[in-house]
Amino acid sequence: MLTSLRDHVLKFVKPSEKELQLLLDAVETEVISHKQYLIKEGQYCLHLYFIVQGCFRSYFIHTSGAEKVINFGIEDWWITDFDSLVHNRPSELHIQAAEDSIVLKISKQKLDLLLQESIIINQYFRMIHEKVRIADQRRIKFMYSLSGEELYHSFCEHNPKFVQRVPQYMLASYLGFTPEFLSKIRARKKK
Amino acid sequence: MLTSLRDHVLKFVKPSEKELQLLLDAVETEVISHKQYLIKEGQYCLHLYFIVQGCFRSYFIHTSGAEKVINFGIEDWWITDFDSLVHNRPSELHIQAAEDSIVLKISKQKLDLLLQESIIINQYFRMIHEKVRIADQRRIKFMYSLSGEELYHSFCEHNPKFVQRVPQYMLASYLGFTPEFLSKIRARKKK
DNA sequence: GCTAAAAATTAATCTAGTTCAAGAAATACA
DNA sequence: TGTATTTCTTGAACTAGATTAATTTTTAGC
Repeated sequence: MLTSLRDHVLKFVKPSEKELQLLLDAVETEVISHKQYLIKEGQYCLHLYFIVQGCFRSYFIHTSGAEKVINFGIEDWWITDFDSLVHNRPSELHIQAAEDSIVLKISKQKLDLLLQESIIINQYFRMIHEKVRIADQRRIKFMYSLSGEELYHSFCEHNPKFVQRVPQYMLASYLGFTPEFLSKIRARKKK
Repeated sequence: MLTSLRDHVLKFVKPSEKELQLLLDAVETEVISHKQYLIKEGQYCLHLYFIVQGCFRSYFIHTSGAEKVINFGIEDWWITDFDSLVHNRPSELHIQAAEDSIVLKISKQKLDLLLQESIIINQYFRMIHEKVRIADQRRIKFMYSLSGEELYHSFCEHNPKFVQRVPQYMLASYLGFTPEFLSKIRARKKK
């Protein structure tokens, strides 16, 4: 279980064995079955989660009642509601398993202690944030550049394996349109 | 000039005088007049910029020829193209002054050295990244929740001073629609 | 293997926002 | 103070994608 986190850290920084162990000791394994929640709207988010196995989506409920998916997470991603975690406020998101999953979780308290002590762990999380910001910027660029149809094809091309793992209606929501429209796109393609 | 960066750092972390000075010594002041560029598409971005005074927009050129604004930056924001900076690849963005401006710039080289040495500076930038990620998440939530008209009114409400500082067509692009449509929204409101 | 629930499809109608084109206002700067 | 450039507005025709509702297909659990 822990080796996947160990390996991930080592892709970014070179901690001493001792320093690495500090992080691994701070973390707890949790099994989350399909459709269970890491966080629900209104709860105070108190943990940061590392996905060892499985898939999650974060979404919120629109005033219309529709679920709007704002992100997916799979193996080797950290996931949480930072707004809730950092500012100690009730979450506006649901984070739900889209498959049977396994996560490593670290509490805000323990993480804050590590971040006060360890330069390496700061570097690691700083680099993770950089990476996500770069990915988010690309995503925004795509959303501004492409039509719905183009977005879908581009997404399938860049994430061929992932597309199989979640239902179409979640993907449609993530890409910013309705499942009906996604059906239409797929129908067009076949001809 | 430097006091605005000093003050900003102190809002997040408590460095020693010496540590703070390391950052302030690494930084150079630059005056950028209206419509000048910090970065142009195709260039390798080599600096991180802290805005002391003024306003910038980052945008790219769509295949249609249209300029798509993906972000604004004002006083006390760090701005750069992280994708280019971190991965040493040509930038896909332009970052242009929308007003006569003053920035503090730090080279990637110097920054990397500081980040190897100083836990406090790592913490500072890690916290900046967290803050931006939270803001970006809110932005995505808004974009998924609101109609164009609602987006505009919400933006004006939350950033009343800023709205005055940039031309309408930039704001329209940032919000994801055309200047013509923004005109229509404004016309509706008057009645 | 059967049944209920979840997910995907289809088609008709509707609308928010685009496009194009032309003119009016505002701003910069000589 | 006048002229050129930039920005903003208006209107008519158009389209990508939404909505609604009914039907089919797939999946999961017993």
